[in-house]
Amino acid sequence: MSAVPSLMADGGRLLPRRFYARDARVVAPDLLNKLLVVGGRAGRIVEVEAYAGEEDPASHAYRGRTRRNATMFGPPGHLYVYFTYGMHWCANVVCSPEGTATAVLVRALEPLRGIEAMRRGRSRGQKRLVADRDLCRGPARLCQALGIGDELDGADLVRADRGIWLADDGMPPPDEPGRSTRIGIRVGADLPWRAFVPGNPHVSR
DNA sequence: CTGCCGATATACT
DNA sequence: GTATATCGGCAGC
Repeated sequence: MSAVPSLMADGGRLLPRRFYARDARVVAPDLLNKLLVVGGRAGRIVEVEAYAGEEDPASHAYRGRTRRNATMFGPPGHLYVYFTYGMHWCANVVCSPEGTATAVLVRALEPLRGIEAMRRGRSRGQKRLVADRDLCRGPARLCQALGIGDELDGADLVRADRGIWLADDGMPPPDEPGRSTRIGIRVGADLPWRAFVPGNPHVSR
């Protein structure tokens, strides 16, 4: 580690624990334009959704703790990785104090570093070469691109000791983030807890 | 671009 | 048995 622990090698400032220790609905828009770094690959977060734990019918935590969602009930600033539709991984940032279970789903990134590694991660079993715009456009696609799977569930994004962390490179969140209902859910579908960077072509839609 | 379909582990009825 | 915080392929436009 460097003499200034919060300053990462790429120049971004590591986000402190207190950033995460708030309700996911508040953290979500603050995550826009932050960097997600996994080893040599990095992207800028351009689309997120908040899941409000046990009070949110769309949250995996709505019916309490299970083996799959246990990480969400742990301390803030960790990564919750879940498996869905029998084949896809998705990544969330755990928010709010330990014992609560709010989290932010990362839905899309603008690829910044390690783009060819991302393309390799995304091209397995595909007929066509994946275009840059499709590398990280969608929660399961970005996990393929960054190599995020089960082994990173529970990783501490503040200690960054498993090669994954979030950083602030100085670009602030948008003054007025785009807002909408969340994508791909049926229950809780009326709640406007999706936020995105308006006009960014890497947003999923 | 849009809409439909199948794949398929986990959690729940 | 049914639903799901998804995606890729393909048909049609």
